[in-house]
Amino acid sequence: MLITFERLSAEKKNAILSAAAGVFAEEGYHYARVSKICEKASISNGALYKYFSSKETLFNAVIDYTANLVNKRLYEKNFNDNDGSLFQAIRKLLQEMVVFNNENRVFISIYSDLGSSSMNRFAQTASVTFRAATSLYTLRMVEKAKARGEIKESIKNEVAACAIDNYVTLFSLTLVCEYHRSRFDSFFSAGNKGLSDEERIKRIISSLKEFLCE
Amino acid sequence: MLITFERLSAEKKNAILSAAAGVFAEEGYHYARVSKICEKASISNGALYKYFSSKETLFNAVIDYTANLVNKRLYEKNFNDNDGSLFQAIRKLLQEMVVFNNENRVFISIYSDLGSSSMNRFAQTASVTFRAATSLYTLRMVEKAKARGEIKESIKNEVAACAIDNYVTLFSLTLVCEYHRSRFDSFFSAGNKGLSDEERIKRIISSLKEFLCE
Amino acid sequence: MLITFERLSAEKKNAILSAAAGVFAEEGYHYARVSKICEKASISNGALYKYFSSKETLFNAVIDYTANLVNKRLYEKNFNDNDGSLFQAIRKLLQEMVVFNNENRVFISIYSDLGSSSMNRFAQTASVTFRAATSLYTLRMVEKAKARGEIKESIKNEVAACAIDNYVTLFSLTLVCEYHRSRFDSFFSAGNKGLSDEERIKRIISSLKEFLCE
Amino acid sequence: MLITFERLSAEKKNAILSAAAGVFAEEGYHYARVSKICEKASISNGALYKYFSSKETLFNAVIDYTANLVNKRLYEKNFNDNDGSLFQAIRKLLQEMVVFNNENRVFISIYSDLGSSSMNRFAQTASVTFRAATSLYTLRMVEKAKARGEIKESIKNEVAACAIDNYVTLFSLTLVCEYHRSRFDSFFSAGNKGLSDEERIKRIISSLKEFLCE
DNA sequence: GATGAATGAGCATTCATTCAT
DNA sequence: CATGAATGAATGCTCATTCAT
Repeated sequence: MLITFERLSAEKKNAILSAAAGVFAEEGYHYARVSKICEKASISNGALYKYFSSKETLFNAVIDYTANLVNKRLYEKNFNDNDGSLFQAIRKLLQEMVVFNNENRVFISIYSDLGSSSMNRFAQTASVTFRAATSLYTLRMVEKAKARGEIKESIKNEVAACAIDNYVTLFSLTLVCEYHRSRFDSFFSAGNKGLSDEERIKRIISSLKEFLCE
Repeated sequence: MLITFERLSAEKKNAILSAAAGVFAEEGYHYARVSKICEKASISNGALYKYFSSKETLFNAVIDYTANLVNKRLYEKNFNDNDGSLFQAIRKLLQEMVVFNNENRVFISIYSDLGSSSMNRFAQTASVTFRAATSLYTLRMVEKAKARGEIKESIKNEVAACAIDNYVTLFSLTLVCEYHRSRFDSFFSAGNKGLSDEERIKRIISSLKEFLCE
Repeated sequence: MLITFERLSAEKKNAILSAAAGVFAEEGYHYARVSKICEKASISNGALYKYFSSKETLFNAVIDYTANLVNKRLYEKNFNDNDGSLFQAIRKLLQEMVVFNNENRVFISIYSDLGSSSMNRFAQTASVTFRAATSLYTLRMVEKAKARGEIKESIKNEVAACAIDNYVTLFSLTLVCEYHRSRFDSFFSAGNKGLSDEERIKRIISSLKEFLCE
Repeated sequence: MLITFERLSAEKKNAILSAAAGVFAEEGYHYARVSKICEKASISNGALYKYFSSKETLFNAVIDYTANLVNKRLYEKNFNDNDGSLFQAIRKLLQEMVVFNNENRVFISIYSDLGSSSMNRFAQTASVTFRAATSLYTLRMVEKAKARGEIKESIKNEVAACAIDNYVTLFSLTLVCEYHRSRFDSFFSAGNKGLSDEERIKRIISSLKEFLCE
């Protein structure tokens, strides 16, 4: 990200990253057209290349932007408001994720795209920013839960946190990716009809309770 | 898949699908060049288009091919040989996955690519063929394990099977995708250095034991 | 045309040329696919290239074939049957052309394609075979008509014959080519709606009468 | 035709359309290569596709361009200058056509290509622009001629105009298309040697006089 | 002679990036 | 700094023709 971009007004920076995120999410990285992004952001192609040296650089910035929004919306807010039990907090997180995704498919789409080997070149950025809040937040939640006796003493915190993150991660993928939806549902849904988001959440919460509580 | 392709010798069919799988895995679907595939398969571009009507059709065939190989190698073989405990079987599955992936990065790469929203158009094929053996196999393993008293009576079979499949799925992603490697490791690895495959397997087995056994 | 083609049974030769004529007419020379022709003729691609050295050579043979059919159907038959007046004969010719074209759009389509500069390479064949009967036939009709006093003594036979051929030629083009239809109709049709075939024939006959009779 | 093309300088627009017309005329629509057009116009392939969305769209623009030039050169100019007799005007028109065609084979070649059934998809554009001036002009000439008593009172104006347009149309085809040259000449030329342009004009004028005058 | 699978040159179109204004 | 027209390399796919069987 060049200095010139940082100098822009917050409003304009936001407009550009939001436009880019929208196009990347809707079309996927490869099909996203730089000129469509410029159009949506009401800037010229030339300007974009003043701010970002390439499509790839821009995508990295979009990952940061997305991660910050996701972290803020799903983790920080949730963490601070949380005074209920661990499982209430997880349920709230997953439900908020559904609402967030319905408001704007962008963020979780972009997130899901990162989980394929052809996007390894973006992994660095993604890991740093997406994981920054998440792992820490989950660990803290687990610590608090253990202190309150909500989960088994015998389970190591990182094992519990990893389990939670696994289920949260796979749930987020079901929101945007048919394959993962179908994979998850294959265990629970008799016949071919898939589960609803709420039904998936129910299964996840009750599984985690089973694993983590006495 | 056209009739003309089926008529080819097994050797040639294999050469073509294997070449295609290799290029798709190495470059990702979008960057993979049809002519590179032809070159690697030692056939002309025209010939390829006699067999498959488009790049997309070819990719679907590659998914089938990959899924069959993966299922055979990782599930069927493993299932039939298995007379040890559930956790021994899972450990063997994960270790075999590592070996398989080291032999040929192709298959799991392709698998990982399917888990992004931009590949939703291939989800149908992928779900049908990749999931065919997997879910069933995992459920059977769980049933046997429960019958032998290896896992808690109180856990529903599908809950246990789903948990195992979640960990297996995420482990396979760590093999090819930096983001998932980094995500998993963030819980267990102090400092920045990642875990080895064997260390991840160890964590997974011990987590699952914790969750599924008394 | 190679000797091998001549050796085939009349039935097979006909099947091949008829299939080729059909495809050429339907798609135009450039869009016509050699393999589609082979398919329709129930012969292999290789066989076709035993009979004809190239698509171009085949097209020349189709021109011959078409011209013979057209000449037989429209001119020879018409000429021999004709015992009415010149204008009755022309009317019959044009009406027969409509019927013929409705039965099989092939022949007049092919004929129309020859009248563009990009088909000059086929002009030789076309001229020889299409014109063989036509000019002569028209001249003979005019001679007979003059002998019977149907047309002005003062008009030279070739001038009359050329006039008739001009109108017949342009009429045939209106049957298959929008541009010529629109050109002709622009003189006679108030408003935008075009004339019917029968209306065009009426205009042509009455024009020719005006020009050729006292 | 996109707005971007209209914005170009008249000189550049002309260069592009003229290059395209040249290549289309020389090779025919199907054989004409877009990149050859770009090369001749000294623009990049990309630029061409900014101006015209496809080869087909470009060809439509070329038809317009050609029609305008032809109409201006052959009809408008001729009509305004004309103070002689109808037949002098027609002779001048045909002679000017020869000169024009010698200067640049492009225009009449393109015109002739439109008269085949495989170009029906361009008929709309062609009819509108090519016929715009022509029919009207010919009718006006006929009206003036009748007012001056040059042609028979008994002949309807549209019959006369159509006759003239038929001869003019077929003459233009003889300029670029071997088949039509050969067809026309078959009536007048003993032996195989064809007529010259001037000889054809002579025959046309004298035929029309015969038909239209007392 | 017949087959039809294989060939591979060829082409319309796209789009990330540049640069003259 | 901003513009947006221009660039041109790159690629999926077609189809007339060949040739091993």
